[in-house]
Parts: sequence; C-alpha cells; structure tokens
Amino acid sequence: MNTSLTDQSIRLAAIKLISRTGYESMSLRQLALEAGINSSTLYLYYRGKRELLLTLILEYFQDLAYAWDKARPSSRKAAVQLQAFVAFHVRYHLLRREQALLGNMEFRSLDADEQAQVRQARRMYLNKVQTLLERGVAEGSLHCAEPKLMAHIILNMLTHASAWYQADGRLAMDDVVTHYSDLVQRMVRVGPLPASQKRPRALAS
Amino acid sequence: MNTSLTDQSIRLAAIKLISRTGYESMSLRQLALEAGINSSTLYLYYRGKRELLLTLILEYFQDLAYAWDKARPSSRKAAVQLQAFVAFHVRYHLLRREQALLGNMEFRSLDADEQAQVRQARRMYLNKVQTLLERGVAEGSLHCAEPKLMAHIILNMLTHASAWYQADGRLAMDDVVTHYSDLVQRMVRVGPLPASQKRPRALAS
Amino acid sequence: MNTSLTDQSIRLAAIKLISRTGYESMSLRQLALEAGINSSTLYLYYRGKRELLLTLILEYFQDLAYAWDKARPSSRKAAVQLQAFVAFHVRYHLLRREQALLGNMEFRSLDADEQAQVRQARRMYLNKVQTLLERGVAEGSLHCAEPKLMAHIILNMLTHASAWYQADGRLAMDDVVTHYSDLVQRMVRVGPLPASQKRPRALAS
Amino acid sequence: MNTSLTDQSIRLAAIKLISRTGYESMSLRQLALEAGINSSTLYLYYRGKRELLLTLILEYFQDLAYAWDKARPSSRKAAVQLQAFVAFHVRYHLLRREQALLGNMEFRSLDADEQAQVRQARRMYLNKVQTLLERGVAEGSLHCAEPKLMAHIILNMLTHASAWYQADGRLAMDDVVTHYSDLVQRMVRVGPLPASQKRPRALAS
DNA sequence: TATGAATGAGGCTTCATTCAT
DNA sequence: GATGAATGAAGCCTCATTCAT
Repeated sequence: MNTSLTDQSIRLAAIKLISRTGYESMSLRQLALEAGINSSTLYLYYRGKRELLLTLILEYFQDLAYAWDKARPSSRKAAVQLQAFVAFHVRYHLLRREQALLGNMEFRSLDADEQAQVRQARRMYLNKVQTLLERGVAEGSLHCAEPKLMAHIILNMLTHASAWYQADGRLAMDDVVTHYSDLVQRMVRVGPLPASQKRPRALAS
Repeated sequence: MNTSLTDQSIRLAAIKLISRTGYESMSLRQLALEAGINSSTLYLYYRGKRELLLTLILEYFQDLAYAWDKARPSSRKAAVQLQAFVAFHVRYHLLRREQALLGNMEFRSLDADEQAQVRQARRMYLNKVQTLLERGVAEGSLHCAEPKLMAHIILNMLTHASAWYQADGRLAMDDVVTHYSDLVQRMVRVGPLPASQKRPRALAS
Repeated sequence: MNTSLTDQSIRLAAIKLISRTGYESMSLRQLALEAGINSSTLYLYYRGKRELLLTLILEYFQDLAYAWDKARPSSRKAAVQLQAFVAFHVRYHLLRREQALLGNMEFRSLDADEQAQVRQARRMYLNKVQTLLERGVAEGSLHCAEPKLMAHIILNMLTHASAWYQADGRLAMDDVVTHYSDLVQRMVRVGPLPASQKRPRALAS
Repeated sequence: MNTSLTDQSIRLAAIKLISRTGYESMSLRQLALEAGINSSTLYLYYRGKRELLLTLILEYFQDLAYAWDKARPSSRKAAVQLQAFVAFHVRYHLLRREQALLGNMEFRSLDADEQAQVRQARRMYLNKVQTLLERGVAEGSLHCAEPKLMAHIILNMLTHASAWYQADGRLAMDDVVTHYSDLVQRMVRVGPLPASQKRPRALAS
C-alpha cells in the first residue's frame, strides 16, 4: 500500500472527482489539477486510469472488511452482532459518502478480470453478513429464509443511506443509525406474520 | 411521444447500451451501429446525446407512474394497496431491468436543469408511495415513523431486485415478489419491537 | 434568369446571410430557414451551394455593368462621364451594401473555373472605367499614368464606401457621393504636383 | 508573445492557409499538416481555432503600429510624415501580403467580444493617421475635410496594393510606392479644384 | 414543385498515454 | 520523483447532398 504524499493526494482527488461526476467523466487533466500535480506523474503511481479506479474500489472493500473486524463486538450472539453491524456499516458510509458512491457505482467501468477481483473482495465482506444471518437462524434468534440474498439486500439498503443523508439535515447520524437498526430488526425478527397479512395476489404488469 | 420506427430502434439500442456500459461509455457510433442507422440520423430525433438520455429517463419515471395508476387495486385499505404496490414495482423492474439501471444510475450525467426535471418526475412517483404510507399510518394499519424517507428506502430496495435477479436463476419472479412483499410487510408492521431489542450502542468507526 | 418567387426568396436570403456571416459560414439549413423553404428545394434551383454563390456573384457584376450602361450620360467628355460614374458606383453600392460584400469578398470560395467566369464579368465592368480613363488621357482632360491599375484602385475605393457608410449616420448619401467625387477628381486632375512635393525616400520596413 | 518553434510553425502555416482559402475553409487537419504537427498539438498553444485567428489578427495590427512608430521620420511637418507613412504602409503590406489579407478579411469570423478587441487595436493604428491629417490641416499644409474618414479611406486604398501586386510583375515595389504616394498627395493637396470641375448632378440608380 | 428522412464525410476538440529531459 | 511537449484515437456534432414520395 503506497502511501507517499503524492499518492495520497491523487487518491483523495480521485475519490472526490469520481464520486461527484463519475469515473468516465473525470479526465486525468482534472484529476491532476485537483491533486496539484502534473498529469504525467499519475503514471508513476498507476499503470493507467483504470488501475487507479481498481485500486480505489478494492481498497474500499478491503478497508470495510478490516474496519468491521476491528469494530465487531465480542458477544457471541448473532442478534447482537447484527445490530452492531448495522450501526457500523451505516456510520462508516455516512462518514465516507464519496467512497460509498465510488465503490458501488463504478464497478462497470472495469474490465472482466478486474471486476472479478472486486467481486471477490466484495464477497469477503458480504460473507461476514451472510454468516451472521446464518448463525442467527441456527441460534433461532433471527428469521431469514435466504441468508445470502438478505445479506445483499441489507447491504444495499444500508449503503443507500449515504445517498440521501445530509450532514446538516433534520436527522442526526444517530437517528439514521437507529432508523436502520429498527428496520433490519424488523426484517429478520423471528415469528410469523399475522395471519391477516397474507401475500398478495400477483398483479400483471 | 415520437414513435417512428427509427426512433424506436434508437431508443431500444440506447437502453440496451446505456444499461450495459453506462451513458458516458456509450459512443454514438456504437449506438448508431446497434440501432442500424447512421450516427447523424440521431440528430433528426434528438438534439444531442444528453437529450436522448433525458428523454429516456423521464419516460421511465412517467411510464412507471402511469403503469402504477393503471395497476392500482380498488381497495381503499392502505395495507392492501401497499402490498399491491410492492408486487407491481418489483415485477415492473424485473421485466425491465435495463430501464431500471438507466433510470436510476445515469442521473448525474444530466445538467442542473435536466436533473430538476427528472427529480420532479421521480417525486411524482415517490409521492404516491409516501401518501400510501401516510394513509396507512392514519388508518392505524401501518407503522412508519418517516413516511417520506421510507418511501425512498422501500423504492430503493425494491428496485434493487433488478440488479441481482436472473431470469434463469433459482428464484422465480413470483418468489422474488413474495420475498419483497414479506420484507416490506415486516418493515411497516404495526406494533413495537420486543423490549429486548433496543438500539445498540454507537460504535466508533 | 430564373425569377420564380421561390428562387427570389432563396437569393434574397442568400445575399443577406452571406453578406452577414460569409459564404462558408452560411449553412444551407440556415438559408432554407431564412428563405422559408425546405433545404432540399434549393437543389431544384441550383446544383449546389457553390453554384448559388457563383450565380449571385456573376449577377452582381452583370447587373452592375448593365446599370451603368443605362445610367451613363450622353456627354462625350470623359471627365464628365467619370464623375457620373463615381456617383453611379457609389450610390449603387450604398443602396446594395449586401451585394457589395458578397460580390467582392466571396470570390475565393469558388473553384478555378468559376473564378475565371467571375473575373471575366468583373473585367467587363472594369474595362469600362479603364476605357474612360484612357479616353480622358487622350483628350488631355485627365491625368492617369496607369489606367488599368487606376480603374482597379478607384473601384476598390468607391466600393469601400459600402463598408463604412451608415444610413442613419452623420453623412447623407449625397455627401458621400460628393466626397468621393472630389477625391477621384483630385486623383486624376491634370497638371504636375508642386515641385516641393517630391517622392519620399523609401523607408525600410 | 510565445515564440516556441512549434508555435512559430503553427502561425506561419495558419497565415499561409488563411490568406489563401480563408479562415472558415481552413481545417485544423490541413493546418496541422502544413505546420508539420499533430492537430491536437494546436491546443497546447491555442484554446481553439478562433483564438488562433484572434491572436494573428491582433498581432498584425499591433505589429503594424509598432513598426510605424519605429519607422516614423523625425520631421515635424505633417506632409512629410504622411508621405513617409504611405511609403511605410505600402511597403509593409507588399512584403506581408498574407497578413494583409488575414488582418482585413477574417474579422467577421470572430465573436463580438473578440471583434471589439480587434477594433481597438485597429483604431490605435488608424488614429495615428487621422492625427497626422489633422495636424496637416492645422498647419495648412494638407487639405482634408473629414480626417477620420480619410484615414479610413487611405488605409483601405494602400492596403489594397497587397491584393493586386505581384512581385514578378511589371511594377517594382518602388514604383508602387511612388504611385500611391502620388495619389495620396493629390487627395490631400491644398487648394480648390478648378472651377470647371464641379460636382456632378446626382444620378438615379 | 416541394419535402422529410437519411447519409457519408468531415468539422473541432478532448482524451489517455508516452517519452525525453 | 516529476514534468512539459507531443500524439493517435476517438469523442460529439454539423455539413451539403440525395432520393423516394
């Protein structure tokens, strides 16, 4: 992990610009300007534009997994860990809204091989959630018919917070965390739905 | 609404390509090739690349709102309508996965004025869901502390189905609909959470 | 000489636009719009853009020669005719400022063959002036060392009036005519310059 | 004033091509070819095609004014200075026929703001001539009813030399200078016209 | 006589990238 | 480690023109 000052300024600039206008719309000239360097200098740190993107996306997922491992509570109960996870993931993204966008929306600009790398890093993180859900089901403390899918859905939902949250808005960060905690709790709560709320008939569309 | 054959083929090609590689990555040469026309012909139908994008996005939201108005059940009960809505929205996007991507991910390529137009069209649709939730709360049949926010979150969650669903996958479309119906039902179910499941302590991140 | 209504509107529009922005800058779409026709219709009247230009330029020179032949006074004295010519030429161009520009500035957009045609038409007109000067010299009423060149220079000078004249300006059209008459008279006045005004020493440049 | 070798070759090529075929007709591909560079290299030196044109035109007028200030004789007599000016201006343009065309015919391709800049530079030069004429009138050594207009007319006439002069033609450069000196002398010569040469009756046209 | 749909060529410009210094 | 000059490829778009109707 290169951490020279120049490299840092490149990464910061890239995260800022890509999150704002998208990877394709960011020109290396802009990036160099923002980073305060000459655009040729980029090539001393990255093989090209795409490698920079790949680096940033991989780093995002890797740091995410690493941070969760550090933040994870010691309790063995899955339900407790899940709530901790929700708080962690939401908070992490509210504080890093730019990375959230970059890590989740620029995937498609990579080539097949690079996408595979990202998918793997992503799965590492996703698996932690999936496992949590599975453990909860085994414990009987959580309801979850499709743990893998649910991990995906929950992650999407929580990450989405970064898309609408505004630091100076009506809701404080803690309110947002509480709100999502509540939602996730409801989604995986044990016990059948009331009989009156049966599944709807499918509607044509 | 122009519906000449040529225009149709342009739109179809654009939806296909944009959903696959993103608006910025789609070149008009590619588009013309895919549509089977000369690239200058595009300009007989659209003022430029961005106008084409705007048209497609607006059309997506407008058609969505229109389709829901037609599909909406007659029942006055908010809970029933909400379930119908979930089924409608999920099914709509599973059948139009490309539009889902286009309508929700290419927003940022528009300019300020165009974004405002899209936001308005989007809000028309979103308001319908928000109103539904508010009515449910008034009726006492739904729990929802933040109707506007919840409408946003639910829409995001449901639309997300189009991102992972695979027509030939393990889950049939009806299964997906059922799954999301269940989730939404849980999210807005009336009644407090069990006392044991309080909000978690905030975690550093 | 085609004089259908449609053709007239094409010519008028072309003269207007070309004089304003130049031949190369005028697009046929603009022209069609200004003329109130469809741009394909142009091709019913002209083989292409260049032929339209050629037509207008030739017409300009031909009409000029024709108009002078009609306006020419009966007097046999060259000096009288020359003054009449100055008045005629200036007035003609002040009333047709657009043609003046078109006829004298767009020459270079024609191809070799077309340029030859224009040169011939131009020379027809120029010759009339040259002959006038030569007759004046023969008569002894005019001084002119280089009649052909002087015809060229005088024409350029007079036509130039259309470049700065403003209908609502300080000088009335008659004032302009008088001014140029005076100038030309001086230029071809018989009699040597005062001895004190010899040719200057050549300056380096 | 950038004077890198590459920039020089761009300017030379541009002057050559624009004077030959006009600004609008010159494509940047042509220009790059003529200058021996890649067409994108242009953008390292100029913001665009129009900025290149503006630069060249401004430079033309500025250099003209500068050169005249250097060439100007020390004599205080306006008549002497005027003759020197004629010689200077004619000679300057006979040696720089391409710039003459460029500086005087491509004005209209600039936008309003750029035109204003050119007009200002042009007026700087023009004013010098106008002032000369006014001084001559004050001295009583020159006749000139409309100094500002006359400056304009004289400049136009002299510059016109570059339009017809041919280096290998019958007239040597000195002959041309002499010829124009003679003409200008006549135009501003003190003393009334002979009574026999009255202004002509205005002719209808 | 007139047009609307379509096109191929080419316009200016910007891009990511290279390389000598 | 860093840069400034340069480039080839490709971008979007507009052009004059054709042709079936």
